[in-house]
Amino acid sequence: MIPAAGSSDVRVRFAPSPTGMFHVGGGRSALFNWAVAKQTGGRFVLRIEDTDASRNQPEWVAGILSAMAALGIHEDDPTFEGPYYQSANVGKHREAATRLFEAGRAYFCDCTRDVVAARTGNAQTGYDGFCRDRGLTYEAGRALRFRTPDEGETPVVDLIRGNPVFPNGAMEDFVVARGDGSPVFLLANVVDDLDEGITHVIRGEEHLPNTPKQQLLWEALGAPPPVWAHLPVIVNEKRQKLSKRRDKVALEDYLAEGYLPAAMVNYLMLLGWSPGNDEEILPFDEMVSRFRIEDVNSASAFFDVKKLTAFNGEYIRAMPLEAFVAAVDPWLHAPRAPWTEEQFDAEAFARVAPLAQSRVALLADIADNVDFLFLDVPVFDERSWAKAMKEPAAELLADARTALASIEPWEAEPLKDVVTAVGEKHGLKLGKAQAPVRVAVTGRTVGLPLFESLEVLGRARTMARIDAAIGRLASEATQAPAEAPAR
RNA sequence: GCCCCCAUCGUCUAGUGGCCUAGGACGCCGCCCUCUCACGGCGGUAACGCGGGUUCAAAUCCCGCUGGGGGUACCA
Repeated sequence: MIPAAGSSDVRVRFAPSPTGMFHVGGGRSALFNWAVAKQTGGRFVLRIEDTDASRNQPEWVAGILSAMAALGIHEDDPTFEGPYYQSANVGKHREAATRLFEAGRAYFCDCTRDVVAARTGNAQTGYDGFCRDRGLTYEAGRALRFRTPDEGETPVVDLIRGNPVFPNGAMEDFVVARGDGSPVFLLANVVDDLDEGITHVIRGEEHLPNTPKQQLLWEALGAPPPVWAHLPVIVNEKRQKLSKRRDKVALEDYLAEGYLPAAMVNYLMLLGWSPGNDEEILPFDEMVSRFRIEDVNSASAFFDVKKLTAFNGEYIRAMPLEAFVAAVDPWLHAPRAPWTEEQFDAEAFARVAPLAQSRVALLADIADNVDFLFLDVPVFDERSWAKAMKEPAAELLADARTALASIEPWEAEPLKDVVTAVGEKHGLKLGKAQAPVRVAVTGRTVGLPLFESLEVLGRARTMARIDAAIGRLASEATQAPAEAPAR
């Protein structure tokens, strides 16, 4: 079991291999390990498993580090240790392989996959132990295989799965070092965990089948195995393990779209675990103190972007205004914003920001809410146009135009009164009457409160847009008779 | 094929033998608020996969079935 807070002998680790973007599943594993390390006063070790040179790219390491930092797992935190690089440890791995061989726990084998399949007549049975007693010594091309017990079973202590037992008979003599002498994951991983004094291995469920093999390795190497905890897999809508190939899994991508790290952390923590008390939105520190690895669910969990987005909205709304403005800033400029730097008006945005805050669930949503303020011509949503510019729209806009021309002061309240009055003249309530004006000015039927928007936009631009809409309506009327369907 | 894991609303989950006519959240649907849309408020929809046990009592324990999933490499 995991010792209570205060003891510092707990050492957990997160051991990603730099083969691509940082995966949300990896994020959750890292977070759970981090939570355990934090709450026990133990250590969180980061180990980069970079031994597969053909698939590893050094640039991915930087990505892992920055994504983890975004989640709050910082290298400079005293709980953090590393990163260590597995590749730097190959000497120890080879040494362990040699020890295994010398102790008679492993033997060399020159059988290729095809040879084994031909001999057993079945490609699915795995290795048959042919070289077990051939007494082969090392030679290039000969792999080193671990001699697994023929009988009995290997029980594993797993905090989440209740201790599964694996029959040894079903375990083949697996390879621990390749024909070129290089160690394989199963061995390297164990040697490093042992070397780094890892006490609890908290990792994805996909590693569960490796566990009996690794535990055998721990024992063969003369060390008591760690306590294991296998987290449920995170699945897609089809209930398959999230994969880089078919699913959107890169943490960086979510962050780039405007998911807040805090919301992501909160959501990820809830995948397989619950703080109880019918609570969900909690600061990370609070979750850490309540977290119990033993309480983690064992059923797979669906990565529900809708719920993530809802959480994100909650976090956005909970921000102080200044924080919101700062968070949204990258979406207000150059590569992300649809307007130019010259068109952007920080002061205008600041006036409207409080109105936008409750309307964005994703930071990237901000542009659609405020683009009318900066673009010379609003982005017209044609469905909105068709919907709002019916019946008395032309006359209503004309009347509004006249009234607006002389209104003083140019502020939300008087603006609202004017449109209300114009609407009444046409027998329309404000809800209906504001629609043509809204579409004429913002291009859309939905958006920020209209009159505040007009106030910020200013008289000149408002009038110009209403004129433009009147003009368009007029030309449409001549081209298409009023009887024609509006779409 | 073989090994292993899993199984409460559509989804994430609470629930550890009686407090469950199963709670919360997301989603969805209404209503209220309201210049639109959001926000907020209120209400609703919806689940213990099936079959056997054990027990006075089972969502909770056991067995089987069914259904999902993971693994099965000289990848990690």
